[in-house]
Amino acid sequence: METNISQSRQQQQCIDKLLNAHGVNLTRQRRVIADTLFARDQHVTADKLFEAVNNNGAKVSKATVYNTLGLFVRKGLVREIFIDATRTFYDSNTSRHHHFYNVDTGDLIDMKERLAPHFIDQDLPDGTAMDMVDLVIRVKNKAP
Amino acid sequence: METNISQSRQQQQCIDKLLNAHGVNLTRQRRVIADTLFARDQHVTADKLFEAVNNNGAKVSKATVYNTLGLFVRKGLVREIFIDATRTFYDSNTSRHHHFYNVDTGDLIDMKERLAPHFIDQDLPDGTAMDMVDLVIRVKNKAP
DNA sequence: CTGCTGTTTAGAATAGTTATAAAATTGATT
DNA sequence: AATCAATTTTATAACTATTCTAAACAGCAG
Repeated sequence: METNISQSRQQQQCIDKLLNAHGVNLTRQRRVIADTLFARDQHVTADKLFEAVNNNGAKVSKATVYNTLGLFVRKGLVREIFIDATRTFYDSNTSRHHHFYNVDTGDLIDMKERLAPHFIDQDLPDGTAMDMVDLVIRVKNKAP
Repeated sequence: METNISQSRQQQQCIDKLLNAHGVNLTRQRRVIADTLFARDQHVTADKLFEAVNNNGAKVSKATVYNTLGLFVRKGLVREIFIDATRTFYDSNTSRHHHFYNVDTGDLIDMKERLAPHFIDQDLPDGTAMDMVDLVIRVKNKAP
């Protein structure tokens, strides 16, 4: 999981705008984390992100990685994916889409959104509103 | 009117058949756990099940509850649901259906199956086969 | 009864995450 | 620049759900 050592000035401004637009105060650590996270669409665990961030000599504590991921989730910058009980994935792509999860390999792959919203809306429990659709298709390797 | 402290002979035979049919050897502990679990369709955590089982004076260790739930999952008797990172739910209803999860209350509610299988099949990653569809609709309470 | 296999158990260990409290940083105000 | 309050970061401790371990147990075949 490599990331580019230094961000271009353009990219940095873009990240700053993104954080500001979501009401996140700027700090050195949040910038580095956002840089790494939004360099591309990815599914990453807190631990992997911690490694990736610090592989650039950035020096951000693990607690901050957790705090920041929590903050980003609350602000709608990333999305949590619960695949199993042992770790939480964070998806840097918050557009409407779903996932294939290969139970044999652990691969997590994006899937185009195809659910018609009204297919679900009419069935919502009384007094509730849709928060988020969470669809994971678990797949396994075909026997060769 | 009365809640069943002890299973009827009929119900017990039914449980035994179920376990046998799924290749699970019978033991006192597995019977008690299955009795509790399959008394009705429910979504339960390992801890709650441990409590429920022992509230009948049954005396089953927590390790056995975990072991047995793991076994039942492998044998297809119950289904794991991953709602958040802090606990795993076990669904005693393995028929095709999905869930509404109320993020405000923690309620987990069944939802009729409505996904057309071929809507997903055609998109499966190369070399993989469907294992299971895992759809959770997260809902929140409407503001009053 | 003896040995074999599978099961249960208490308790220790693990791992991911959250809480705590002190230190550092930031921004605003003078 | 100096000060102050508010926010953020950090190391570390604490917590919790789950898994592991190794010993005890149960049941059956010979």
